Amino acid sequence: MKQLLDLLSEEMGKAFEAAGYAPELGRVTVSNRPDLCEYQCNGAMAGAKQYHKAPMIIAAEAAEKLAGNAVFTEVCAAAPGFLNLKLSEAYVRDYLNEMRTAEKFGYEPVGSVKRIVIDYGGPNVAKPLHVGHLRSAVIGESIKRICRYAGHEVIGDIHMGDWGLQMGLIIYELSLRKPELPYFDENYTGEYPKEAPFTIFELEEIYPTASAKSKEDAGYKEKAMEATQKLQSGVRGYRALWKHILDISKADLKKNYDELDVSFDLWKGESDVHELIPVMVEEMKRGGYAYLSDGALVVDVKEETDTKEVPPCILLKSDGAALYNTTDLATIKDRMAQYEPDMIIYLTDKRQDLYFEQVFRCARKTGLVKPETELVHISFGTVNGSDGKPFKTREGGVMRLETLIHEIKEEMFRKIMEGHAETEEEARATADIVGLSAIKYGDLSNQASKDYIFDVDRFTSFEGDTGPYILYTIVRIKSILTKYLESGKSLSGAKLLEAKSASEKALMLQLTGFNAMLESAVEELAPHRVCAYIYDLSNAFNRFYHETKILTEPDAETQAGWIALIMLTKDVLETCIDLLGFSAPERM
RNA sequence: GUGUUCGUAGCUCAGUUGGAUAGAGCAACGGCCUUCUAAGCCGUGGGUCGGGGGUUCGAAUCCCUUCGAGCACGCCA
Repeated sequence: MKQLLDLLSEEMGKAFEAAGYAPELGRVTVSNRPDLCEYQCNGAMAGAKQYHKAPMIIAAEAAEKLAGNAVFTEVCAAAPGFLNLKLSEAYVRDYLNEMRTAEKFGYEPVGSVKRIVIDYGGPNVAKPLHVGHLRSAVIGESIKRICRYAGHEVIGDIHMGDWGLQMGLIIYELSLRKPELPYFDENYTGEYPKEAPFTIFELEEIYPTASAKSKEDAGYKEKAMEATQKLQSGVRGYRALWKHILDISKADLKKNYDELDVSFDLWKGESDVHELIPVMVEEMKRGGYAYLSDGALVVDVKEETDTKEVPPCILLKSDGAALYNTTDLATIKDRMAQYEPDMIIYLTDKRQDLYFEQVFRCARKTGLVKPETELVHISFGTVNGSDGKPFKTREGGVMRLETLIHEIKEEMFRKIMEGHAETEEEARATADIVGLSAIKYGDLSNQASKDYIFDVDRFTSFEGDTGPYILYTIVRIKSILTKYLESGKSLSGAKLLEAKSASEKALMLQLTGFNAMLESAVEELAPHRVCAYIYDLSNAFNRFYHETKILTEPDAETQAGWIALIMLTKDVLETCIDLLGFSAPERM
């Protein structure tokens, strides 16, 4: 289905053309003066210079050509040359009736289907998730869903940190605590136990302890590095132990991500490309890209047009060890070989902007990707506390993600119990759903690239532009539909009618904007577009709801028309929140 | 120091890619529930879009300059 604005622009373009001007001048946009009109066209002012004519005259000429037009009920020229437009009720009704039966509400993907790998989540094995992991997971999940809705083939990869010094630290610490374990016995040739010799709770304690020790004690760090080296070179017992760490940690991560309704198609990590590194490095040397600089093997990624100093990409440290970017490059190589993606999207903190710039340049220069392969880094700002500084617990430590989610859900549960008579069990289930919407909407409604303040009080107060407000709107609609059905009436066959009131028309016009909104959300990979749209849509619905008593309407046809309208509103809202990664309860 | 992101109401944020009188939500104040969920709706007050120049019919938006904040700048991830 064509977008409403495009259809209107076409009509307007014809009018400009008939008046002797370029049809491109007929571009119609949503009005920024709703008190004056619904849509506007500023083409007359743009064309004034070109045609050496006063904009008011051009506008008046174009308006004249639209007299008696079936699309517009009002076209008037306003100083200094605006064209103010109102749409015919019948035209809007027809557009929406087509939209409600069209696939994806008439949204038509632009361009060809792409295969996209999206790299998000990025947890580290054996380390608990903290608030910093929230954004990558929440934004990544939404972008994944948006791209899928747009018809692309999307593969979500969690990309775990499971191969570096952190693993060596854990293994070395374990060897001190439990030296009797067979994993540390070099002469052991039997089968290793199936059960891990530790729990997730122990792991989460071991890592920070080991990390702290390594910072104070150089000897300790050396031993840990040695353990890392042994693991990477394939020492049997170390590999077996590493596998235990990975399994235990993955199970725990899965539980956490499930709670956030975030899921991955691939659970790959740095370790998966470990063996590709030597080959890749060799190729880069052979291709003449990699050379030694201060003992390290580097690839230059400077470009003529740079206004800044772009340091080279370091492939191997002077001691020969690989780095984070080596792994990332190898991962690109692996993804190209396995999935041949047209696009790879990364979601990380914006502090890594320069880093990804280097990696992307290096990948292009060395031919790891095709020239047309798109490499996109979506960098997001930090999650701050009410003081505007990075989010911390009251004690000043790092806030665990689990704790944060739990706090929000508890607060939501308390409020639900306070407000309505529901069983505790029902309230719990509702609190989980509403709490999740509060967290996700709170994050996604901000532009990803900016820092934002995670204000627990504000998010749990669920007033205004929040997830719970959106859910509340959906629940209201569901309630009417349920009662309508209970009265023995049927939902099928209902069609929208012409708007009878201003609030009804406003709601209808808001609905027509779905496909245009989605197109920009896809193009910009911007979930906040979806949030802004459904907030406006919810406002439009709530105004309509307030002044229209649907269930007591005596005229059955009018009533059925409204039912069709609110069903469409509900379907659009539910589709949008699904794109954001949450859902609505039946009641709240 | 270089680069980069940003600076919009007391607070938190939008601003449809250069359009008319810069918008929401909190917070403050005032209305609206025997009638589909008041987690709602309606209204009032609140602004030198950090400052200063420029580009043009027209700038929060583009350019320059200046002030302020965050972040990054070769062997961490």
